[in-house]
Amino acid sequence: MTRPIAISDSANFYVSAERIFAPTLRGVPVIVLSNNDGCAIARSDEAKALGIKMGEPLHLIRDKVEAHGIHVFSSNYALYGDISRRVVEVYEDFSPSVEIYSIDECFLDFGGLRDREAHARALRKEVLRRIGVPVRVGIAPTKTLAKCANEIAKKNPIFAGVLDMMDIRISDWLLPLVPVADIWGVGRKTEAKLTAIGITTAADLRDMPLRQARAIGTVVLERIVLELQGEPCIAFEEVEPQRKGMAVTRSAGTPMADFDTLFQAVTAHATRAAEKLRQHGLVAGTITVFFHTNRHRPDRPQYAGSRSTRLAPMSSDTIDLVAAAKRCAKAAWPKFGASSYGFTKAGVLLDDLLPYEARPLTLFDTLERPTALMAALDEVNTRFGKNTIVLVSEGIRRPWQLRADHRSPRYTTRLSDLPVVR
DNA sequence: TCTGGGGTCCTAGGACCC
DNA sequence: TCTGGGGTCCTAGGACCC
Repeated sequence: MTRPIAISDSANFYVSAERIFAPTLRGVPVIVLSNNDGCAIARSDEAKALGIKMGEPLHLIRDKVEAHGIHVFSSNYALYGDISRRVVEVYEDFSPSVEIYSIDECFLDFGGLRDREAHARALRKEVLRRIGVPVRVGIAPTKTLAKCANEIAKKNPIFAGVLDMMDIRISDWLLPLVPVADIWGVGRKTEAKLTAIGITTAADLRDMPLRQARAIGTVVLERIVLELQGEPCIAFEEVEPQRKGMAVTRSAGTPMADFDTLFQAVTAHATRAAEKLRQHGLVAGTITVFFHTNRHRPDRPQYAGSRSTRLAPMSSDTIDLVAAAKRCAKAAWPKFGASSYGFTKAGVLLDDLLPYEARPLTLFDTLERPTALMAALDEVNTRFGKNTIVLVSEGIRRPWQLRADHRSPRYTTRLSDLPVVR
C-alpha cells in the first residue's frame, strides 16, 4: 500500500492567531487585512457567513464592517510566522517527517500507524492545547487526495476536523461530492475548460482519459488525474528545495511622484531583500526593479517600468544591491512626462540565487567589501530594532510607507509589545 | 526557383498556490 | 479617496550551435 500522507492546516489561520491573544473575539466576526490595509485576506467563519469574500477590498465592505461590528486587524506577519513555527514543533512530535508547505499547512508522513484517525485527533487536540489554534487533518495515499480529504473535512462538520481517505471505498463515496474547482491545482481557467466538457466533480476528473487531461491542462492536469486515482506524482519533500528567486514588493501609502521618493522606496525594498538573502545564507546573481502606476485607475496616465541587471560578483551586500537597484530604477524611469504619473507600487526581485559558499569567486574577490560590515549591520538592527541603521537614500519621512492602522502587538517576538500588568 | 535537420538554452508569459 | 505579497512550475518560441 502507498504510504499515507496527512495534511494539516489551520482554520482561518491569521484570524486564529489573532484570537490566541484576544479570546473575546471567539465567536464574533473578525477579518485580517492585506498589507496597506487593502483587502480582507483572512475571515473568521462568522465573517464568511456575513458574505465577506476572500480578497475583497476594505473600502467596498466598510458599511458591512460597521453595521455588524466586524473586528478588523492589519496583518501582523511577525506574529503569524512565529505561531506557525510553534505549530510545526507540535507536528514534529507526531510525525517523523514534516514538509512545510505554507505558513499554515504541513504535509506529514503518517506511515506505520495502527490507528491514523486516532493519531490525527490526538494531534489536533495537542495543537489546540499548546498553541491554541484549531487545525484540520486530511489523510490519503497522495497529496492531492489528502488535500481533498482536508477540504471535505473543512466543509462538513460531521467529520470533526479529521478525514482518513486511505480506503478507496471512502474516496469513491466522497469524490463525487467535491466540486472540481476545489481540487488543489485546478484554478479558474482550468475549471472553465473542464466544466465546458462536463467535468464538474473530483470523481469526473479522476475518471478522465489521461491524454485528454494533458491536452487540456498539460502535464500538470495529467498529474492531478493520476493523483486522484491514488498514484503519487507529487513527491514528499522534507528538505526545503533551494529557492530560485526572492521578492520584496510593496504598494505605496501615497503615490510616488518623483524619482527621489521612488528611489527611497526602492532602497528600502532592496535593503530588506539583502537582509532576507543574508538570513538564508544566499547571494543573488540578478536584480530587477519594477514600479507602476495604479492599474485600478485606467482613467489616469499609466506607466510600468522594469529593468534587470547582473550582480557581478554575486552579492547579498545591501550597498551592492542598492547601487544596482539605483541603476535599474534610473534606466526604467520615464524619459518624459514623469511628473504626470503617480507610482503606487514598486518592487525588487532577486534571481539566480546560490548559497554564499557556492558563489563563483572573481579575480578581484579579495577586493570585495568584507562581510563583517553587513554582519554588524544585521546585529544592530536585530538588537535595537528594525531600521536602527539604514542607508540614507532610504530617506527619513518615508511618505511611501504603507498603512497598518489596525496592527495587533507582536506578542511573541517583541518584549516591548507585551501589555504591562500592574 | 531552389535554401537541412536536430539539438540546447533562455526568456516571457500563463496558470496556479497560499 | 481606498484594491496584497511572495512563491512555483510549465510551455512556446526565439537564438544559437553544429
